[in-house]
Amino acid sequence: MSTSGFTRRTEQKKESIRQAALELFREHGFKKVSIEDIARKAGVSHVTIYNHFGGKEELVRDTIKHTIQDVVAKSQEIIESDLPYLEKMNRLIFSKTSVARLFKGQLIKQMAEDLPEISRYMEQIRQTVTGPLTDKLVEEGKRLKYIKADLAPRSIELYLTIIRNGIYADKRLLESIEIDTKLAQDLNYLWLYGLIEKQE
Amino acid sequence: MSTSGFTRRTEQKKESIRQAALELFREHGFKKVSIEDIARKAGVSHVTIYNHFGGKEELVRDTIKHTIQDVVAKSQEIIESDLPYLEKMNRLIFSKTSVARLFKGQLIKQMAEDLPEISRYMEQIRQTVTGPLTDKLVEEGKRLKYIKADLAPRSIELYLTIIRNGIYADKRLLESIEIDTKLAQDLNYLWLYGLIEKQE
Amino acid sequence: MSTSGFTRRTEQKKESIRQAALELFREHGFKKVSIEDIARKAGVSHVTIYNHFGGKEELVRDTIKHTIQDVVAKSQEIIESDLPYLEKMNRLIFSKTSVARLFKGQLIKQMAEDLPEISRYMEQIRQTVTGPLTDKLVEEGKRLKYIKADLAPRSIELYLTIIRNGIYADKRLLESIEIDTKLAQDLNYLWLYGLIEKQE
Amino acid sequence: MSTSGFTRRTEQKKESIRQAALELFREHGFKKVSIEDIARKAGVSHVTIYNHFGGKEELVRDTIKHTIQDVVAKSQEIIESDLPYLEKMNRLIFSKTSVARLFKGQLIKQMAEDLPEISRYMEQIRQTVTGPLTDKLVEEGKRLKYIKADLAPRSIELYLTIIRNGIYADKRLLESIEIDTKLAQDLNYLWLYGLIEKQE
DNA sequence: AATGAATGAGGGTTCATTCAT
DNA sequence: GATGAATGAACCCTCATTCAT
Repeated sequence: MSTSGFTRRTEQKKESIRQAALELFREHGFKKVSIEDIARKAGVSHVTIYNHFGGKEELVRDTIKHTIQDVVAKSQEIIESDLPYLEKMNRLIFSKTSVARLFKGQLIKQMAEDLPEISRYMEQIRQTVTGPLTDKLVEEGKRLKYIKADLAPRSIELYLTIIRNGIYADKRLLESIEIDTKLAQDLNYLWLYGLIEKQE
Repeated sequence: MSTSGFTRRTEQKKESIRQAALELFREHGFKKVSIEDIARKAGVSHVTIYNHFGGKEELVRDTIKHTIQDVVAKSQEIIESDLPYLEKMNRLIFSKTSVARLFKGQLIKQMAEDLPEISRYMEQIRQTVTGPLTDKLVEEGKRLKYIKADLAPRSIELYLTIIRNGIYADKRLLESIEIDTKLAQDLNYLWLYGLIEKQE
Repeated sequence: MSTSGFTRRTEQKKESIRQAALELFREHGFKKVSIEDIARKAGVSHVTIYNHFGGKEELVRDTIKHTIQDVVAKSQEIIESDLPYLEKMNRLIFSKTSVARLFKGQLIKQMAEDLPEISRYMEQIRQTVTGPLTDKLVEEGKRLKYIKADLAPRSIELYLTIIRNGIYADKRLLESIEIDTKLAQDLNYLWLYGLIEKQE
Repeated sequence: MSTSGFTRRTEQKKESIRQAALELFREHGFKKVSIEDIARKAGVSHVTIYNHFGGKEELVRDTIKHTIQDVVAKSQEIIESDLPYLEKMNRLIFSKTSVARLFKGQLIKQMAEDLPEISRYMEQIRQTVTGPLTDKLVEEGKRLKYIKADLAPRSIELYLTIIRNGIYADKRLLESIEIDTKLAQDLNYLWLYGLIEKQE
């Protein structure tokens, strides 16, 4: 069997390294986190990291990919759920179970800026998974008359991304929202219904 | 005279160092830009940078402060102008002359994460300048019935910041907007009028 | 076993670094000796020194502490030996096996001037080891009527220190003494019996 | 006239630079004092120091030579005075007006270790001035039966130097002596009459 | 498989010194 | 004669990575 006690322990170690790396990357960005830091936090020798991941760049790639997969999975779960439409919207952005938490304070986009492989990977995910997913969400919205018919799905996707990134960019924003109910209501109103009142 | 040929050339050199630093910081973030890089780009010895700015941290501080001042000045100019209200909104976020360009692809907030002095400085600017400025903008909007009366100014300020940061976070977003008119229209609609149609 | 081939070679290398450092420090003082110099002399990369000692200051501290311990151990050995009293005195200062050689030409006191930890360490050693040791020596001397009863032990301790430092301060003094027998006799006389003849 | 107002001011400036340099060298040793430090303390541009002294090494040489001349002059004054013999001895080493203060805590010998010119200069001074001076002092002492006839003048000279250096080596020693009368008496006794009582 | 030892490359900083005004 | 600007050399230190056990 491939899941012998041996392999399992190995996989546990790999996972604990990933965890440690992820936490440190979130907190400090990855230029400032050294392999030694990660090793210390994970309780292994830094050489072990090399043995398992090959090098820092590979570790970063691995960590980011795992995180992207988590985010995508959560989004998919929400979108394909039976929740009311507006609740879906809510959970996608501002709710406590939002995906926003996964990389709070550190934008993947910026972290992966000089890892072309990650850019390609993200683009590929966009085309095969999140793009269609958004399309589906938009279609549902239009069908239910929640969304204006002439807005392009791609525009909406970008709008979601902008909002999401804008939130990620500030470490304490989510905390403020949790504490301040009025703020949460306002922001939820604003991104859904806009800043400007339509004049009739 | 205080603007002797001496002083002038000095100030020019300082400015060219700042320029070089700014461009490189924008492009790569500042952890990855070395003093040597900046010196090479500015055409001076790296020691000259130390003589003028004192050290990397001080250079970063100086660069950020200058940039913040530029952004604030441009915002103020727009808000206090005689432009129609909706045009002001437009220019604050998406227009070509928008302040968004100043740090495209790099968020000051993240860049300055471990420079507490900058955090303090930004907070101070917020309290003394941009806060009141936003209040004024919001009041004007409410008076003209553009903005719902029960939205808190602080919420709107945050909403603007989220949108702005969300745009900054993606290097190529602004370029896409310039090329793709439909996208620009859609995004402008979305942030002003929201994603969801009000049902009557 | 804790003394595996691994540990042993490591300890050897550490020791060889210490040796190299010590020699260079003695010769040039430590402000002028660079880590690179030491690394070259010890035949290792300078990074190895950082790995083992942490930094220049720590290396200096380590070197000084080791040296102090050697000096103290040798002094203790002499004082607690069965040698005739005057021979002890002799060995403490001028003999070939004297401790004076350990830092010839460089005074620890001055070397450690800006290492407060070392100052504290020396004071602590003085209180717990060399102070009591001197007291013992002085008591023995007074009992044997070699030393005037009303001289304070602390004064004698300082006198010894002054003489010792005065000798350390000159690189070639000890060599002169070895070559010139008359000089050695005279100096030994002078520090023990003084410059001035008592008039009766 | 060579002492025009011009030259005088120049000479004043030179002197104030020398003063600043001397104080800083005494306090920190000269490896750690930068030309910029001296310039700041003297209130001039550091380039002025280059104009006047040529470079750091020359400044150091100049400073040391001046100091040596002061020390020698004071010694000479004491030795050739009409003071009682024992008082001369006292002033040469421990008195408040002692020359010891001039470089307290920093030994010229060590400071000048790699300035061969200074070594040569000191040796020359020794041969032409301080050597004969000591000879004279010793002769007087022998004539007055204060000093044992068979001690070589050279030995005594070295003994004086050792004591002197031993005192210089400790920054706070002189202060201790000033405060603690008993200590001062003891040390004065010790260097003059020795540690060991002659047994009859 | 896991680890301590060792290293090359590169970054930030200081300093004595020269240049141009 | 005096000064601010500019620089080359040298130093301390860190880090990703490889080697030997």
